Amino acid sequence: MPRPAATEEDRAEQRRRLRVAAAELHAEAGLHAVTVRAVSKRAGVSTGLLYSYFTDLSDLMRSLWMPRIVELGHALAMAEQAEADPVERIRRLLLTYVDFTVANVETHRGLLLFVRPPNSTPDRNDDPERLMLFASLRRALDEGQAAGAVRSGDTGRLAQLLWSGVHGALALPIHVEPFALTDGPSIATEMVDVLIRSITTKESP
Amino acid sequence: MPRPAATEEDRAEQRRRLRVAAAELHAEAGLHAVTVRAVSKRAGVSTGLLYSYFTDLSDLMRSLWMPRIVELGHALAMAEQAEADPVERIRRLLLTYVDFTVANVETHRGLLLFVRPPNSTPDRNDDPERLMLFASLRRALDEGQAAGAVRSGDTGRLAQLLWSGVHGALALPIHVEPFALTDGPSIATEMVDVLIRSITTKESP
DNA sequence: TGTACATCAGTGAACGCGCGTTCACTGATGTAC
DNA sequence: TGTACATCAGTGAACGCGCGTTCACTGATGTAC
Repeated sequence: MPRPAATEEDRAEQRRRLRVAAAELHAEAGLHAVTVRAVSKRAGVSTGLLYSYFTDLSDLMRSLWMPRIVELGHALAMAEQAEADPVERIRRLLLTYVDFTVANVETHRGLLLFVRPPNSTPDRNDDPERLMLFASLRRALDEGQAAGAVRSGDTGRLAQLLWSGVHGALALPIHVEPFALTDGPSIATEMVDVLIRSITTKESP
Repeated sequence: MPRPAATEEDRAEQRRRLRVAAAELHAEAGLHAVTVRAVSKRAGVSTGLLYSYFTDLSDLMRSLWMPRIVELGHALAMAEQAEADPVERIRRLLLTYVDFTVANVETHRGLLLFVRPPNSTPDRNDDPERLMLFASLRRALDEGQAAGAVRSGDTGRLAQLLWSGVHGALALPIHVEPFALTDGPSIATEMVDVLIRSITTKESP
């Protein structure tokens, strides 16, 4: 006798509409523009409705970020598995990170906070091994050192050197936005070459 | 017959108290903790008083940042003037930037926005030459290329490569804060060496 | 020495704003009869 | 075929909060007399 509940498809479609609205606002005007009122207005629904599809606004934002993070995790894992040569693997890992940032520029700031495996609870003094890129780089560096292809030095430091250099190349133009610098990915690609050259041992041909 | 106005010293002392309160809050709990209520409470005055010493909260924060920026400007200018060798000058400029960041970690995020000469109005497509470090680096790179000590390539790109690498080394540990990475300045110092080696031509002894 | 009072540093309640979130309500829907 | 009604997606006014900012007021101060 009752009106039947909405189908799973209907609910999914509403969720999608809200997420699209939030993503557009974020891309167009930044994170601070993503408010409950703005999202619901753009999605063409009332403010209250958001709360029957997401537990709160953070939940909505997480639903946008998490799949990307998982994606990055997969891409890194794939690079790690596919490339046998440790130095080439380092290059692929770093370029994967660059590509990931290119595909998510607008969200990069938010995403950065999640460059760790899903479900991890961040604590002070958390182990850097839980940072996906860091951990993958370090494994490749260890292997590279064992094979004599990577110069000596603490691999944790080396991993951080690589990551932070590429990170800076990508982030700086965003941070000093109004200034017309060269685009981040272009500098980042050069940075990858420079840094890899600096951590490898010179092999004579 | 009237009560005389407060002396200039009295006014300066009150300004100082408010600025100290704001700086402490910023250092202890971040920029979002610096509210008019919090600042005035810590300074032991009422909220309204802040407005007879500063035009508004931004004015107070600017009064904290501006001197540091001017200081950095001087330090960079001094390095630029003191060191004749272009490559060594690049090293000194970058290490000056590292020292500056070390001395202003807690404010680094806020400061970054001001790494331009005072009184500049930021516009879209603003000339990167107005970014102090960038401009100094570029001049040194131009000179280094003319002397054959710096490898060929667009000096704007090279300047950005240098700056962004060092910036990333300093910023990454701050951005992924809860994770116990190596401290930024330590990696940054190594980054300076690595990057300078990458942009100089090999001179045989 | 005592008192009236003009001055002005300082006060803090109040305002308007935008935020996230809640919840009593609405009205379209599809079934049961 | 027509109607009563239980259901539930969706609404939007309202709440509480913290923010920056304002402004009518207070009361200590030092002078003038």
